[in-house]
Order: sequence, then structure tokens, then C-alpha cells
Amino acid sequence: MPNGHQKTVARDYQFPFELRHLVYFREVARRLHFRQAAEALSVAQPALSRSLAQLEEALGADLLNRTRRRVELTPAGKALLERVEPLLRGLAAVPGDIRALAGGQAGHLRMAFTGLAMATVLPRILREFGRRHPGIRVELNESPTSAQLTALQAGDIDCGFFHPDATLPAGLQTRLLLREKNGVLLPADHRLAKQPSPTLKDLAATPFVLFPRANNPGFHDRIMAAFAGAGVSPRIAEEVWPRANGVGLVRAGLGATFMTPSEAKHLPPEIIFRPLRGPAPESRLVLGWLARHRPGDGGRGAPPPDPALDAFLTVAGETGKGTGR
Amino acid sequence: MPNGHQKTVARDYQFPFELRHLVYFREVARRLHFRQAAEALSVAQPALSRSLAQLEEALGADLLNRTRRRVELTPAGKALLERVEPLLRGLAAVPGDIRALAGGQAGHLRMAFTGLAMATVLPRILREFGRRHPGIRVELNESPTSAQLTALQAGDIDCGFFHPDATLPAGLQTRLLLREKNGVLLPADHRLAKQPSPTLKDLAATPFVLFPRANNPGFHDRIMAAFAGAGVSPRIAEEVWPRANGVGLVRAGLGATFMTPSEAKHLPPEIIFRPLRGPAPESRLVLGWLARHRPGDGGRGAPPPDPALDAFLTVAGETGKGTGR
DNA sequence: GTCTTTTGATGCCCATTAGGCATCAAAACG
DNA sequence: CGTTTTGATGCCTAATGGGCATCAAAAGAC
Repeated sequence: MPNGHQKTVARDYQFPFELRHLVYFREVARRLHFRQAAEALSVAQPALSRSLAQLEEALGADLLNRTRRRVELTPAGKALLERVEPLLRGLAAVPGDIRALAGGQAGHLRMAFTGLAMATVLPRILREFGRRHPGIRVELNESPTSAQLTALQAGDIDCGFFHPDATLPAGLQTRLLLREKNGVLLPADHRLAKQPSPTLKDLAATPFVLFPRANNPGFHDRIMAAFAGAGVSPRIAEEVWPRANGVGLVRAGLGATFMTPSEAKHLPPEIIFRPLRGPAPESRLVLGWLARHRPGDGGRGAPPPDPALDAFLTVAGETGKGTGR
Repeated sequence: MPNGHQKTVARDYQFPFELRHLVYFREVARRLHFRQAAEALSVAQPALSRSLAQLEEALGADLLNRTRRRVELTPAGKALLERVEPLLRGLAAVPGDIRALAGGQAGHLRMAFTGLAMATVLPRILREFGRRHPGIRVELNESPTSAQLTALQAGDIDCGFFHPDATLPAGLQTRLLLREKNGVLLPADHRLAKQPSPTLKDLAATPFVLFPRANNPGFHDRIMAAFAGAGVSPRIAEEVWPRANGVGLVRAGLGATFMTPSEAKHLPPEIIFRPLRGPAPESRLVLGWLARHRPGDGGRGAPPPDPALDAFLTVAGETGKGTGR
């Protein structure tokens, strides 16, 4: 031993005692009875005597007054009991809490989503996740794909439901949850409204309500490519975000917009949805998260494993597939 | 071992770890570096590795993510650190505080005193005690002897400055601090005022201001005995308490009263003090406290040792003797 | 009074284990 | 591609927590 100047209980760290001493002392101090305390602690009485003596020596203070028959607390003992009890109580709660947190029974997750997710898989996943992991608090923010990617890399969110049309940053893992061909949303009085499934070409003359390209460039580009493929150069009347707000503009007669069947479930009567015949822009929804450290994976800069996230990914994987409700 | 179902760190008490584990974890979590933490703890690095592994197993949670090169906190580890830090800080202060308390460097004392004490030894004792034991808070209450005796027995005060004229209860220890013959306090226009030291007999015709017998029966009786010894039956005009208030009544011309030279230091000009010639009532001042448990003293029902009180008794013993300041 | 019971302290011994040293394997670095 | 750094492991020893038996003192029984 490099520094054997203290022949006492604990080594050199700041504490001349161990938890054991405090717990033993607490029990004796409460019962004022070595034998009973020893039994309560399932320890032999001599061990208690010794432990208490050690603690007293370590603190350089008499804590108990043993009168062979009666055990009393000295002022120092009384003070120690008062000091130690709340600390022990606090400490007692720690293992359970940490275990829960590590077991995915507790914790909290920050996530982002786009309108399509909320219209399809998200509610079901959240319901199931809440059932299985009631202790985990989920923080939800609607946010465009591009912002989600930034937030994921910055560690501001743990996972996101977004559209994988942009180039995804390295280290991001995704799971495809949904792919749906877009149809068009038209005012009920539009001339194509009576046609059950128009083509893109049919829509050449119709002004469109789209979204800002910056919010999802890949998808925007694919829409444009689809138009181009049909030999059409669309007129963009408005750009709104979130996309669901396009509904209002369509109803106001400002033009048509794209939407997936899932999102078009509940529409006001002045608006109709029509699937597109022939080529149509496809919307894909993924759940994305940063690759985690795994034993031996060597990921650099990646966040450490998070049981809460793992639990969510599991539930999302099991529940997410299938049509939106 | 009776219950060997857990091959883990600690025994059965409530905590699956020891303080050591937490301290080690804190250090590693702060530095995110085993080797440096080991050095800071003056412990070999393998011991740290093992201790951390134990803690993780005990909590059933990964606390650190070791990537061979980088050490990171998992969410559980982060949570543990946050939980544990304040507790360890709180615990770190305990030994010093307890030591101080046991060493008489801290604590608090409740004591009572009579007017004579305040007029003589008490200020000096308190000044010296405050200098030597700045950490000990002293609570002072003026209180008649009889009340002090009751309070001492009930444990409501730790010691008291009083007059040992009553029968003292068993278990009480006292130390004589002062004995002074009483003189008389007279209005400046009293007929005996020009006499440098009257006798009790001279005062036969003078009405007296005394104190309620119940507040100090022994002293009251001794005053009466002194009068009787001089063949005088005094007329008691008023009874006041505390005795110092008699000064006001004397000044108002209601009569004379007894007082010790020490108490008569600072008097208004309308009042004069005269020592008594011949027999005179004597005031004694003691410091009294309950006998304590001492190794092998076998005192029963007595309070346990109190270092703060011991310290005060020491100071009082050294400083108390001698004339009042 | 004496005998019994109760209680905390001690002596002794063993099983456990904390921790030291040497070493290893993997990753980072030049 | 060797060198360095870092955390993990194997092995061993010293320390010690704790069990059993026992003791001494005090309280209670008679």
C-alpha cells in the first residue's frame, strides 16, 4: 500500500467509511439495540459492534453511549443520524431508477415527424409504445425532413419520421415504414373532378399548390421530374408548409395539390381526392435515427446506446408496417 | 454464508453497491478516462475497471460506453452521475461536521442564568468561550434558580448559572463561581445614606424590596434568618423579579434592597450602595449541569456526554473564577 | 443475598475480495 | 507499419468482513 498512514476502514477517498457503516449505524440508532438491529440486518451481532466501533473511530466521535444495558445516541450520533437518513433514502431510490432507465422502463425520447407520419403510422406506434413503456416520456415536434436531419446529427432529437428523398448523412439508419403513390386533391368544382383517376398530363393546365423546395428538395425534384416525364411544365401557384395546409388553399380554389391516400381520409366535402393514373410522385416515410455504439462497431461520434430509443425502434418495427389506420 | 443467492458486491442491505463504487464512478464519469481517474483516486487502473464493471452489473445497466479509445456516458450513466453527485457532496460534508460536533467545535448549548451571573462572570466566560469555540451557538435565558433546576432535570437546558440555596436534585453537579456578601441599596436621601457601612439592625425601620420566596426559597430564608439573628423583623414592602428591578423601586423611594457589590457597579446617582457591617446575607453563584454518562460511571437516566457542554464547562472553570469583569 | 438472563464487546478463524502487477488486444497516431 | 495509448484480464496477495464461541457486566428473578 503506497500510503498506509491510516489503518482505518476505507482507503483514501474522501470518505472514511462505507455505505455499510452508515446503514448499520442507522439501524442501531433507530432501534437503540444492537441485537435487534443485527437481526434486522441479518448480520451477526459482533459484526455490528465492530462496524459501529469502526465508524466511531473513523469519525473520531462517540456516536453511541453504551451503558451495557442501555444504548443512547450522543449529540454527535443524533446529528449523524439526521444527516445520514435523507442521504440514504435518496441513495436507496437510485438503483431502481437507474435499472428502470437502462431497461427502457423510464427515460425520455425527443422525436420529430412530418404530416404524413401523423396521418399514418405514428398514432398507432405511439399508442403501442405507451402501452408497453408507460414510463418513457415522448416529446413530439412536427418538423420538415431537412430540419430533422440536422437535428438528428446535432443530437437534438433521438429519432424522426421523415421522407428519405434527400441525401441522408452518414451514420443515419432508417427503416422504411410506408410508400404511397400520391394522388391529387382538387376543388369539388374542378373540371377533372368527375374523372375517377386523371393522369399528370390531364393536370397540365391546373395551377398547383406545393411546398418550399428547401424543406424536402428530393421529393420536390421527383415531383418535377414526374411532371417533366409527362411532358408537362406545371404552374406553381403557392408554396405552403406544412403540406397539410395545402388543403385550405385547394378548398379556396387556388389550385390542386398532391397528397397520399392515407392523408386524404378525412376531407371537407368541397374537396375531392383522386388517385393518379400512370406515373405519379411517390411518398416514402422512414423512421431514422443515428447509428449507435454497439460492442465492437467502432462508430465514431455516434451517441451511446439508449435503451429507451431501442425500445421505441423495436415497437416501431413491429407496429409500424401496414397501412395507416 | 446464509444467503448466497447474489454473488455481487455488497451484502443484503438495500444497496447493491458501496460508496467506493460511486466515488470511482463519479471520477471516471467526470474525466471520461480510466487511467486519469485511477491516478486521481490513487488506485491502479485495473481496480477501476473492475469496480466500474461491478457497479454496472449491480445496477443491471451499462453506465459507460467504452470504445477502446473513447469513454462516454450512456443515458443511464448520465442519470446516475446526476443523481449521485449531490448525494456524495452531501455525504462528504458529514465527517467534518460530526468531527467538529464531537470535538466541541460545533453544536449548540442552551443555558439559563440569573441577574448576578450576568453582572459578574457570565460576560467574560461567554467572550472567552466564543473565542475558543466560535462554532457553538449559545442560547441564553434569564431564569430564576428554581426554574433552572426544573429545566436542568427535564433536559430543557444544558447548564445554568444559579444560586445554590435550594436543595439540589440528585445527579446535578455544580461548580462554585462566586460568593459575595450583600450590601444594601438605599435612596440617596435615606437617613442612613451618609453612614459608610450600616448594620442590619440599623435597617430595622426601613421597608425592604425583596423577591418572591418561591423563586429562591433558600436565599430568601437565609435573608430572613440574618434579620432574625440581628433581632430585626423587616417589613417587606414589595416583591419584584428579577431582583435587578428592585433598583427602580428603591429609586422611587419605596424602600431598600439587598445587592452584591458586583451588581451595584453602575447605579444612577439617586441611589447609593452601602456594604453591611457585621452579619449579612451571602449570595453564591454556581454553574450547574446534569451529571453525564462517563465510561464506567453508571449514571442512570443521565444524558450522554456532550462535547459542547464539556468545552463550556472547561472554559467556565478556567475563566469563571475571579472578580466580575 | 445468589442465580439466571440479557447485552454488547472480544478472540479467533475463514471466506471473500479489493487491489496490485503483468499482460493483452484494439485502436489511434506518426 | 511500428509505436503508443487505453481499457480489460489473469493471477496473486493482503486485508477484512463476518461468523462462532466466549466474556464481562448489569438487570431481573427468587
